[in-house]
Amino acid sequence: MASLNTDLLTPSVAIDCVVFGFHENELKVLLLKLKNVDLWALPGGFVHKDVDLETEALNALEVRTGLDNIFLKQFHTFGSLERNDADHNQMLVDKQIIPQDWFPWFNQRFISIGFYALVEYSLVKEPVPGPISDACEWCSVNDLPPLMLDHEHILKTAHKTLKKELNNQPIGLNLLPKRFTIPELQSLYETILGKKLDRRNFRRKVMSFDILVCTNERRTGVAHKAPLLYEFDEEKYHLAHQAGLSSGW
Amino acid sequence: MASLNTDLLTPSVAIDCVVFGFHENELKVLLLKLKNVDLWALPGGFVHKDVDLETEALNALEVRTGLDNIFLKQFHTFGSLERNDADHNQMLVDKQIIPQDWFPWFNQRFISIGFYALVEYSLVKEPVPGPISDACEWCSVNDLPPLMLDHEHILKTAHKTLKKELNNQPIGLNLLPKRFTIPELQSLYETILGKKLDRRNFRRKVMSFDILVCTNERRTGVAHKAPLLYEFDEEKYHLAHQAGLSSGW
DNA sequence: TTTCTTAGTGTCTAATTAACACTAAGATAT
DNA sequence: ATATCTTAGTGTTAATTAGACACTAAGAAA
Repeated sequence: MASLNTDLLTPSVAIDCVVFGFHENELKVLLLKLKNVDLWALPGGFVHKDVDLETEALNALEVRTGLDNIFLKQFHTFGSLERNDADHNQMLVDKQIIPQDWFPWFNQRFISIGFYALVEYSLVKEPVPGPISDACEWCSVNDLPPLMLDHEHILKTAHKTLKKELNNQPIGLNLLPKRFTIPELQSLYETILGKKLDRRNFRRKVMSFDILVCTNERRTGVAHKAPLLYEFDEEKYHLAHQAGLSSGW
Repeated sequence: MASLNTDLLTPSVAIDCVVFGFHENELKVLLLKLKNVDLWALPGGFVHKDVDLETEALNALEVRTGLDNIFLKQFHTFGSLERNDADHNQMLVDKQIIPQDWFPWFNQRFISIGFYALVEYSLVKEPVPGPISDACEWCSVNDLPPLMLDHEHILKTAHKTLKKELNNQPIGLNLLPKRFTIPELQSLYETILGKKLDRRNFRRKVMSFDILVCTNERRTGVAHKAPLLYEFDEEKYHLAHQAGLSSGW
């Protein structure tokens, strides 16, 4: 069991990360299963006194995914009193998820800064569980296990934010492999939005953003007509990100 | 000097509020002038252990403005390490802005949750300064006095958020008096955006939102042709708020 | 009564979005 | 090898929305 040197931590402040990935036409999130119970949690943790919030979130995710340079964005801070639940914390002790002497720290009133992250699913070989969890898995956003405290609310809020962002800026650079086909990109958009889009209009619109470059190579070995592979023009992608899109889907 | 019972407060957590008002075609923010120095601060404060974040922000604003029911929205949490500035805190003691024994509390690492508020300027009769300030005034966003720490950054971020929100939902209900004219509403939009809009197109667009009702009365006593007074249809206004507008200005 | 200034209105054009059907190419089954 | 199945790829038209633009109406002040 890892030690918990609370002197080094910022009291009352936690972070929670909603890590999105895209696989087999499903939007996935990375969740940790708590030891000894069927209860899951978002990755996250506490904030060291000498570490920036974003850095702390990046560190937490690097431990779980092995990735650095993860795309990360703060989306909301959760500060309701109901987040603090002594019964829940007692359960953590009873089920030996945390040692008894962590209880006072856990039982503080916490506010949690929510980040969402976008990662390329295939790069996360084997997500690693933490000190209080015995599994770390990708779960479909549409089929979630029971989540502790308000983590489902945090997750849903992140998803809602992601949907909204889709209207303001291009998304996909961090969720798709380097090369991808237009139908794959469309599928990502449809998955995030939860609705179907017209193939022709979708293609026309994303091409009009002028952020894709065609490799002139095709995805082979898959069924049916081989689709062309595209890459993002990263410079233009980032410009479009900053400038915003004002595009409705 | 008010006392500071730190046992009742959540360590490390503060809130800052950017209170917007609209007056004489200028976007104003409510600022507090620190005692004995020419340095200004956003209203805000610490978070009691048994109070929700939003409630705490509302309470802080009620003290300054005398208003309850203020429109309030969280927009970002500021957690950079550079926010913690021992020299600044020492200055607060040296200039007798805070008593010596508050120093340890102030000198913690703080993260601050930023809220922006929209209030009707004329309802705030006489903004009241707090324990560490000797003045509370409306300042034009375009002509700011020196602000402490990162408060200018917080203020600018709030303003940027407000601009963006203008594209997603109607704004004005909380910033204008109950009755107002279309040119006044347009002036508000122009002020927030910092640019001129076409009168005819503006009118057409806001009318198309179907959130205004015409009172068939006119503003009298002012120079030139008397404009018609409108009110918001609050129900429709709130519906449009939730549904979003997807309207560019 | 003249002048000045702002309120209020409509039309045309350009740009964007939404709806829609066929051909091409590769994989598989017969 | 041929037929079949499935997905990739492409253009046009209609409807809607956004942008540009000029005149008349009404009140205040000179």
